Amino acid sequence: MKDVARHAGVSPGVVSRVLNEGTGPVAPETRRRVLASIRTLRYRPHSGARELKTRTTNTIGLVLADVSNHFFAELADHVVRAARARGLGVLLTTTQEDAALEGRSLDMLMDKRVRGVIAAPTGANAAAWRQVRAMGVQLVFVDRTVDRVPGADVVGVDNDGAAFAATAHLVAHGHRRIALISGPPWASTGRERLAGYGRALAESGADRDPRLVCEIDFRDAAGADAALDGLLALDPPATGLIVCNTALAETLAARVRARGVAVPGELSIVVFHDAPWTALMTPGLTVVRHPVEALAARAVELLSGRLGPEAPARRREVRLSSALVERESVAPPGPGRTR
Amino acid sequence: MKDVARHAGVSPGVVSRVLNEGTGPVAPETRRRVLASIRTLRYRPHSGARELKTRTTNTIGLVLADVSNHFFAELADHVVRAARARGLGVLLTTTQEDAALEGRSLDMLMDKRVRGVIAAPTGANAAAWRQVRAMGVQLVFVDRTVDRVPGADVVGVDNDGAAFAATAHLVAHGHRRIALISGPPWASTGRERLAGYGRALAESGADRDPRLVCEIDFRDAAGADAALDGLLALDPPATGLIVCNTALAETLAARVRARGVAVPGELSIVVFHDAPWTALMTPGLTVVRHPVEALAARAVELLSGRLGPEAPARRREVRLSSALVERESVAPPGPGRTR
DNA sequence: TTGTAAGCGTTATCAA
DNA sequence: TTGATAACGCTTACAA
Repeated sequence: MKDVARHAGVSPGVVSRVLNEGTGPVAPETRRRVLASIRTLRYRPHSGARELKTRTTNTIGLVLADVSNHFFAELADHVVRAARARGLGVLLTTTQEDAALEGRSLDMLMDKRVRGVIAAPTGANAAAWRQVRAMGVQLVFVDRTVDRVPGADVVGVDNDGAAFAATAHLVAHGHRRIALISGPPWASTGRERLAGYGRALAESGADRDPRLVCEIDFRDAAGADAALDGLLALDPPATGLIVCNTALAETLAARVRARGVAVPGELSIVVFHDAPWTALMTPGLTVVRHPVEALAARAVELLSGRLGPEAPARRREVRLSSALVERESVAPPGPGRTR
Repeated sequence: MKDVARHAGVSPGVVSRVLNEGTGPVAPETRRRVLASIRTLRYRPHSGARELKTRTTNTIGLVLADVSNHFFAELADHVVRAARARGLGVLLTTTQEDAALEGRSLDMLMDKRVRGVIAAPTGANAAAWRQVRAMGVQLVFVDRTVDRVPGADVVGVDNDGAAFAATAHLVAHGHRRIALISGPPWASTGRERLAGYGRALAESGADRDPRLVCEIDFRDAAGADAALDGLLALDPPATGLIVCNTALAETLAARVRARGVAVPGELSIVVFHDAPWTALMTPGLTVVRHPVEALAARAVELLSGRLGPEAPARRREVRLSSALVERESVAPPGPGRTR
């Protein structure tokens, strides 16, 4: 910046003023000269220094479990785009669903003084999240939520409603033994979906057999296999299955295929999250489609709303609704497997 | 930091020294006191200020086309993990295969003074990349490459070899009319794969019909549809298809399915990149499996090697090899479609 | 072993 | 309309 000033024959202060328009007066002719010098010297302002001085950043943190999961990948993609549209950079972190790793990610983000963070939290770190808030960093949870974090906005889907709809859909096709493979109980989404499922069961009078619901850790592929085996071995077996655990959906689909389970003849399936592969399978999988782009857009919007001068005082919670997309994996229960 | 110093009854310099071990002497007892104060005041160093002073960062940029593409998503996931293991933060940017957007991403990364960047470049921005190098920012291209950027390392796969193997595989099953749907010519991967394909054709004496190769933009779904239609309408039609354009592979698979093309009866298929869905289709798709995790690991490793004091002088290029994973989508050509 | 002070590249205040 | 100058929060000689 000093070089530019010298080259243009002005003081650094003036350069700063042409860089940040409206921050002070500068003669048109001077501005032109400065701009020219900037160009010829290929000067680029040092945002770190600027941030030190202004005590603020234009970077946000994005904390996700695992970007190779299509749901999070798509979310990340849209968050990055929406952020860029607002001039915000995105520092990406992954937690692998591990609370300790999540904590270290947060430390890094705090050290870098990000302006805010968008996160799909593991759920096991309420204190750390409160600490984030206490440091004055804005926070919006996306998809998942964690209780007791004052001032954190939430944008998620209507999990209860979606699970209700999926269950009701199966009921409408005549299923009575509907299984649910969900995430672990410390994920808010799992709890909410379980609730919607239970509600639908109660209203319809379908079987409420605790053995029909499996709460599986997001990364526990072996657990998913075992759960599926268990469900099929039940007497009477499950004829419908709702897969809420998006991280394990592919594993489960592969397992169903490998076991030679007829879909939907023997088992009707509804999967949460409309990943591209669900339509490619034979039969195409009926899914609950989440509005991923809207989720990302709202999250960035809420966050960036808190970054400005008049930040909303209250905590906001937005719930977007998901849609059931019918394909070919749901049909009335068949006579069951013969063997 | 001043608060901590006061609280511990020392000067700021001492606090700094306990923070950065080995940077200067500090009595054990003093260190203990300082550490205690840090803890009780919940002090976290301001990495921006540190970076301003030390004129260096522990952040790298990651520039990808599109994180919702599984290949890039997986790459991003592993890059983030590998970087974190080395204490590096990752600023994620997407280009949507748009050179202008890529340029603006680079500007942002330069302004933030990232230490280095890992990128799968669009290929249309050689000057911008040279500029990055000129600013002293370390650069490693991953997957794709761009020519004439001095000092940029490259870690990619052996595209030529992989395409050769895929083509030879089809030839070995008796195919003579093997089509290739590739990315646009300005992507290095497309050019290399095309070369391997051509080589295999030449060696085997299979048809070298220019109408059999389609270069499609990564985001041009309509173009992919049209290309597929064209290939099938040829006389004689293509009986084998290699999909190199990973971004369009899902679209193509959906289209093949929708058209009711029998696989492998009517058309044998090999797809580049072993995305999870390829195994879930019926029939399972034969794929070229790229070593994505190794790609990411090597990229971070090369980059971080350049960050230290003894940076290698020469440009390094590492080529990892891909493996052909046989599933059920390749068989000898059938009698062709009857209609 | 510790403290002091200069300076990293900006912005902001205040005089000229 | 412009120029000095003092921070911002840290590191690092160098002096004590």
